[in-house]
Amino acid sequence: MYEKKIPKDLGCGMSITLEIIGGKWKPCLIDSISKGIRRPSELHKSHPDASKRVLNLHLKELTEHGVVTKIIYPVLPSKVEYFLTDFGATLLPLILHMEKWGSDHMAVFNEFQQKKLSLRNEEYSL
Amino acid sequence: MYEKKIPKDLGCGMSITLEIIGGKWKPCLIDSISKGIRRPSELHKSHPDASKRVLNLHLKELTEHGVVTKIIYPVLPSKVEYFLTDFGATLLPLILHMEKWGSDHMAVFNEFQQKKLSLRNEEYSL
DNA sequence: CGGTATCCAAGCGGATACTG
DNA sequence: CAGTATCCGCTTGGATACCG
Repeated sequence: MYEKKIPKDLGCGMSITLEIIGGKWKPCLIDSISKGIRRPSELHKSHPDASKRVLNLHLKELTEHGVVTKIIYPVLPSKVEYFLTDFGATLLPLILHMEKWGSDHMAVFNEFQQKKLSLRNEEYSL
Repeated sequence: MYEKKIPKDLGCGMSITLEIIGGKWKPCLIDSISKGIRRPSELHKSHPDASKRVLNLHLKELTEHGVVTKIIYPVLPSKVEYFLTDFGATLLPLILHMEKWGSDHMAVFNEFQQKKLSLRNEEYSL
């Protein structure tokens, strides 16, 4: 298991926020769980590009941070469900805000990137 | 110089957002520049824990992403100023939202972390 | 089905010294 | 003052195989 060797500076609010939703798949996981996708296998299907291992790592962190609750049913085959806590629910508006900003500005952003690309090509042709 | 070898999946809005403000110091830089701290040396003073190199890397990316504009005055000693673009300004509400969430929930979060810590200590003493 | 171990590649950032 | 080169370490996440 990994062990962090550099202490995080938890001074400002931003660092806390990023500590909690900073993982690559954490916002997606929170969003999915809030929409009723609770079981690990379902979550895995929803995000095929994320390996089981990473999803588990992120879910573990989310659990440790109090964002979600993990319920283990003692049955065979195994059954596990994740639920958003009240604390985790307070993240939803923020996540939606971030997603909305990205969607709203995706066009402008991609256009700008293309401009830069063509500019670079011009530079290369000098 | 670094060269990314894995293409980013820019499918959802979230990935765009994180692409732009995902750097360790980017939100701080955007915030500082919006508050009138424009020169590299000033920005460096404002964030002493970030090295010149990393600040430059992030500023370069922010420039390439169209978030800030870089103005180079052809004088000696060198003078450079960064300005927030209109596009970059649209990020401010989001950044404030993230900072506010972090500040608002810092207490709850730290309390929760301490509980986990003490629980772990109990486990260790078994 | 759910979780973990192991190995490994890439990302990301810090430290320092150096150039204009 | 502004920027870059080099080196190096920690972190993050992907691939696979395996256990309960």
